[in-house]
Amino acid sequence: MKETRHKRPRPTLRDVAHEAGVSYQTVSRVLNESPNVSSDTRTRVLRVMREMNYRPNRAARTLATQRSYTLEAIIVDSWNSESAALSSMTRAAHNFGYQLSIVATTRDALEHTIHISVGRQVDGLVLITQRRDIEAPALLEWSEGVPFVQMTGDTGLDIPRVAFDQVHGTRLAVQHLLDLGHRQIAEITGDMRMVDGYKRHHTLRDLLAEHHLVPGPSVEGDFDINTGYSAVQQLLATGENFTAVFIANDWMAFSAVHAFLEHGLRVPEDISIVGFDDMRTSAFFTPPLTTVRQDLHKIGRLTIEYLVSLIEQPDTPVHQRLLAPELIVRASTRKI
Amino acid sequence: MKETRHKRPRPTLRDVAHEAGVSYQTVSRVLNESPNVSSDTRTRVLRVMREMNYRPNRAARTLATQRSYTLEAIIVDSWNSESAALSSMTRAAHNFGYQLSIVATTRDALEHTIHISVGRQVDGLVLITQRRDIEAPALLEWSEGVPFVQMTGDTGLDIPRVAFDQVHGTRLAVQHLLDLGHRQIAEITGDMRMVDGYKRHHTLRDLLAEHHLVPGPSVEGDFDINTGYSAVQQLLATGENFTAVFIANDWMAFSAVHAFLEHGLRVPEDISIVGFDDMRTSAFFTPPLTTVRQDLHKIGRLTIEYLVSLIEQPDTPVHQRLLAPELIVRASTRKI
DNA sequence: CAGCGAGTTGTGACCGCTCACACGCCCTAT
DNA sequence: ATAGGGCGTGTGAGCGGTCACAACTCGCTG
Repeated sequence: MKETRHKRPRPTLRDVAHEAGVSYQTVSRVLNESPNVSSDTRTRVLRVMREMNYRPNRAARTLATQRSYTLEAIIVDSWNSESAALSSMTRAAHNFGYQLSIVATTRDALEHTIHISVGRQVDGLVLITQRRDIEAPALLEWSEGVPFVQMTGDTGLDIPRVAFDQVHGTRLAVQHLLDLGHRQIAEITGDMRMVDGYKRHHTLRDLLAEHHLVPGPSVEGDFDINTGYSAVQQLLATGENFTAVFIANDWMAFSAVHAFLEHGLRVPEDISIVGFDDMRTSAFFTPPLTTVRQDLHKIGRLTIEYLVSLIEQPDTPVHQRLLAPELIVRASTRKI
Repeated sequence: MKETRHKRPRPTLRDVAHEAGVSYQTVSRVLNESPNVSSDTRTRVLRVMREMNYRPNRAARTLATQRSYTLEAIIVDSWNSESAALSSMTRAAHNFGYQLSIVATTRDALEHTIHISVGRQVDGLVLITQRRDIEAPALLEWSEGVPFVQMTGDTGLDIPRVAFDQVHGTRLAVQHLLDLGHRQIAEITGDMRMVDGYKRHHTLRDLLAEHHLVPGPSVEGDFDINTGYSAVQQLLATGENFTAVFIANDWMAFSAVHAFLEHGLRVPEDISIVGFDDMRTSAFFTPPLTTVRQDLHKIGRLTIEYLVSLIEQPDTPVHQRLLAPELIVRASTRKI
């Protein structure tokens, strides 16, 4: 457990005080920009700090103040699309005077990871996961009073959350197909253990039922880029007819198009396809993909804003905010 | 600067000691798995810990030991492709008993970010950036003796680094074009302020010179997915002939293919294209892209292994490790 | 000229943990 | 009988900051 340390000791606040000929408290005051320091001593202390290359020890400060000014984003199981939100989150946290640090973990290690974050005295947590098997009560227990916001996902209970409205997004996509005249709509689902996969699937079914349409063939996928390919094989193997496919994300749509081509079916001439997520490559795919866009920068910013207000104004009400996705019509769908 | 805290106080090691009827040191021993505790007291203490929901305060431990068992990966300016490496890095860090935390920053804020990490007593730093304007001496100064490894990039000096061999990768790609009989090779470069953009460009030039070939038209790009499109317009506008294009990354290749199609040029029938990076979508593009693959999982693992050995065996020699990329031949290139 | 308040500085205690060391105990070797 | 050596446990000090409070120097007022 023990290793030899090798770094030469860094100057402490007391070293600076000694060098500048003031008390350590005065240095601390300068550090915290207290107004009650004469500008003479302030400049002197600042100069000494610079000369000695002084860096405040955050661990000591955290220990004394019980505040770390750190927010932690915990990503469970996947680096998927969400990573685009991280840069906005970092920026937003900065604006409020916090550092955002990101850790990745797995479902199994989640409790442990949260414990460590809590033990590290982070001021707030962002939980990024779509898994349906993560329950609100467990999160509340594990976080032990540290404010947190769940980004994406849906555990169905009253914890702070900011997410995209999957029902709305799916309805946009499917309604688009209906508007184009499609009545036989097949489906490649996402991972049903994920909230997004689950909701997109059930919303599709609901909407078809509302229109008294029989669902076309459906294959359960897992959001992975390779899956679309095999899923299409399975769809075709059913022998059922369909003129359009609702595919739960763009990644699977990419490989699905490929599979169709190999079977001599062209998109959108023979089959219309609508995807989900609007990856950056979707616009340049052949054909450019009709899909549903979710504004990741916005969700990142809002999540941090909400978290910070939970931290700094503890009476902030718990709510769940849903952001509306947007339909992007390109060339993978056509009227029949 | 001050806010009201609201959380009820967490139990400390002394609370546990009191409750279990032992001294705080004994609890500390249990915590650190010291062998010199009778199994009686150990189990009793462990039980009390669980009952009281005790979590060790990492800030206090860090302060006392000057060790945080945290590694910090700093990502400068981009979440590009590297994010695939982060999951392997997290796993590798775990295996060595460290937590990996990731922070994003910009070139301008880099010094500040490193200072904060150092002040947080992280045990090691990973710097992820390709920018050429980040100099080794500055990094050495900013990190103040905290071990660090640069992943990717190349500042040309003796700091610990693990990176992909851009020269080798580029030669594979260009040699492939030459082998197919191409002699008029155009180019869309990456961002020349980045090491990868710079090296890929110059390696292409060098190799063509070795074969006494005149470089085809060249347009400077920036690695962004939108750029390939306009770059192709510019290439065609030169009026020069070319049968193949070396494109500095797959993202630009995607949109480049599009632009060619709009001009009635088919890939690979009229134009061969070789990209770089092997994005996950590249295999399912139309046409599937010939490209150069870099093993991100491997680089992540090696980086952490190297960093940990720098931390735990300070006599570990400084070296620069280059990983060989691999040519992936698909359908965007053909013999002429 | 005593008294007061504002501005500036210093002192002690404490945050929660670990380290070095001392202590008591029982068992064994001389 | 005594010294020595584990083992298990407790005590004091310290890591590098912050907080609460005391104290000193002014200038101003009544």
